[in-house]
Amino acid sequence: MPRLGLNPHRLALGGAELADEVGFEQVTASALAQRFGVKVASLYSHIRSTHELKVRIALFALDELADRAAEALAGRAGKDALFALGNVYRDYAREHPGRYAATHLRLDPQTAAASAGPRHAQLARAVLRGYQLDEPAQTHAVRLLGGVFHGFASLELGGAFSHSTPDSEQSWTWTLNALDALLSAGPPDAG
Amino acid sequence: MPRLGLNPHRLALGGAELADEVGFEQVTASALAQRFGVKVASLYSHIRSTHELKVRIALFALDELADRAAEALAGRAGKDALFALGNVYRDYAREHPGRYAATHLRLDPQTAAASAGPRHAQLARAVLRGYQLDEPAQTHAVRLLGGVFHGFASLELGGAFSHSTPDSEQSWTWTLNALDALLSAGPPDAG
DNA sequence: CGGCTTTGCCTAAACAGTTTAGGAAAAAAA
DNA sequence: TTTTTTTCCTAAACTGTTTAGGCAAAGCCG
Repeated sequence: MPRLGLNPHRLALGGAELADEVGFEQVTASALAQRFGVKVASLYSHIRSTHELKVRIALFALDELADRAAEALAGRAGKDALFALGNVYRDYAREHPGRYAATHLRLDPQTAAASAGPRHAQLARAVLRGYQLDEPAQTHAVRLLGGVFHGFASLELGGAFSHSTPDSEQSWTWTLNALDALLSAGPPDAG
Repeated sequence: MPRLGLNPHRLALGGAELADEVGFEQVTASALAQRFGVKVASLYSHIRSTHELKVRIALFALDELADRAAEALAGRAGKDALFALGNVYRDYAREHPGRYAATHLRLDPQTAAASAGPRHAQLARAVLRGYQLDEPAQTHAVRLLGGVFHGFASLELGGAFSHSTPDSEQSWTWTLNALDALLSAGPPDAG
């Protein structure tokens, strides 16, 4: 029996592909072992538990997504950057639904801090530099952006907007325009 | 052995409570049977599968949430209604994290159509009546609202905003004010 | 190359959750 | 009371997780 040379990273990669095919929830050690043509127990030489496997998939996806976002943002500012960042998230969710779902796995604080999570926040802040927002407002806006991107992608992925007009593409563009207008108009702090 | 008089609805209710205690993912037939002091196999007289159990919990939560939203919206309009609706979702997510997670279970189209889902869309439309939006824009706005509420509650629940200043309460208020300002300003259709 | 260590994958088995089949007794209907 | 239905039970098959221990391939050293 020739060896495959498995390792934690390769398992995470295979797990990510598997997640895109069958859904993140359905990623099991059994299925992954089958995918590699290996017995289940063999995986446990490389990972401690299926939970660790899922965490590794999440970290990988978070990283990949941050890379894409950073690349998309290079050389862009203002509205252009806002649209680019939004589209990176939405496109990733549609292209890699399993990995996208993985990015929402709850991580314990230390793991989260060491993940690409903070990088995502930094990227959002970079986009917001194009709009004149003072400090508390900028943090609020980071959260708003996170909420809108996550919420929209998540609902769209769940099919909440399918089979109804106008199509979600138009709602997405409308939403990005709305965010741009909102941020341009400055903080709406007055009740 | 006296009978408990279990039925699908009672199981869904118990499942909802269990979900709030241990998380929606951790709701299993075994755990629920233990909770009722009954053997696992007994549950299968009332439900076909654990998936059906989860669907029933989701439908129950969706219904309960729509009821709360409808009650909160009664006698309110405009910004007042917007804040009320947003707070219902956020409060429900914080008060009943397991049930809230259940509301995001993917339902097959027929089940979704028969659920309280459409009622939620109706409630969002009712809020938006307070703002002058023409038809395509109103649908976009329904989706934006859904995205923001869902995204914010979801991220907040995941602890994404905890342990950082300003606290998420302020970001939430800021976000609601921003949405109100945005909707009041009319459709930002021009690029 | 031949022997030593390390490592990767194996078999085997314990454990937990799901699901079905068939039985006994409580509750309801006659 | 007798009959029927319903509710819960025991038992067992099946899938996925996880650990223990073994054998052989890969890597290292003379």
